[in-house]
Amino acid sequence: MQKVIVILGQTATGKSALAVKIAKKINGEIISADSRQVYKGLDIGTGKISKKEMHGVPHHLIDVANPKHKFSVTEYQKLTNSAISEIVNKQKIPIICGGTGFYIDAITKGVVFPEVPPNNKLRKILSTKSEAELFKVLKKMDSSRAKSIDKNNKVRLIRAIEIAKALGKVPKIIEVKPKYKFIKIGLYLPEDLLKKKVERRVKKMFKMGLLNEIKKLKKNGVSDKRLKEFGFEYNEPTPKKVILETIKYAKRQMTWFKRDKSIKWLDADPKNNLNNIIPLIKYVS
RNA sequence: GCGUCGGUGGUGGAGUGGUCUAUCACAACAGACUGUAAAUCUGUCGCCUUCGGGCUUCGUAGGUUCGAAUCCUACCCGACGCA
Repeated sequence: MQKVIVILGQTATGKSALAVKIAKKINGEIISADSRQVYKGLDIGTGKISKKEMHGVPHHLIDVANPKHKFSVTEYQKLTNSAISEIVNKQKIPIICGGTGFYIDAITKGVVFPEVPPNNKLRKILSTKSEAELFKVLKKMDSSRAKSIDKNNKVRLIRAIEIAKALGKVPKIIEVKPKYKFIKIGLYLPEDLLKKKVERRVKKMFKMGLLNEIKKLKKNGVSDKRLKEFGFEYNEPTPKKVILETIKYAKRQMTWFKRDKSIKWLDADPKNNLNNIIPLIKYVS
């Protein structure tokens, strides 16, 4: 089976640089798995890799969306799946690299999401209702989904109603057998080191002109509401605030990754990880 | 030195006689995840526990009271005012 390498891990563990090194060694191309790097103009705050750092290795799923509009997992899924086949057709190896667990799972677990596009009008109406009211509505439309849903989670309640309205009910989760063999490698850094790296990275962001980047986004019509959605880096940031929030985020990332027992965790120290990974990739074949 | 106000759990900050281990928020820890995922949501959060409960907390020490974080006295600490 065709192999696809997946490099994942918490933020600031050096995934991008490692992915480039691997790509050069095994003739690969990189697909980003980052829910914010898909947007044009969010460069500094998302820690997007620069042209120079790519060292000529093609990168996919970066700058594919307009920050004014929402991007979704399904779009990510479609674009990534076609990127994978495109790379494979070139006799090259796809390397998925990123920290958005939900996006990675959408690819590697073959989850099929219901074909119901977001209905902003409906969402707006529903968002004025309380969780309890929404739950009642959902229960009437689809009692089985009502049983499994978190009845305090407004976002999910709204989405479930949106799907139920379009399809009659929320379909069961379907997981299609993946077409590829995914080799998942997690980069791990002990907490104290991670904190130091985050600090360094955030300070660098500010030096590189994070504040200017935000100004530019605003000038280009990206709303304040949207900026908030992009996270703390884009919402009136101060270095202290961004550092704290980033560490919190990194912990949440780990909560997600911990569930996946197929991840092979490696020391994130760049000195020794490449030598460990190449044989690992070969061995799994 | 005198006077005023204040000292509450990791932090901020409620509570001014019983229902107080003490609202709430934040942090911390654990977890969920059906097209927003750096999103959204849940649980725990003094100590011990055979999970029934037991024990100790609200600056410190006494006192009043059946009962005190809450009232009184002294002391310690902080802010401000007057000397």
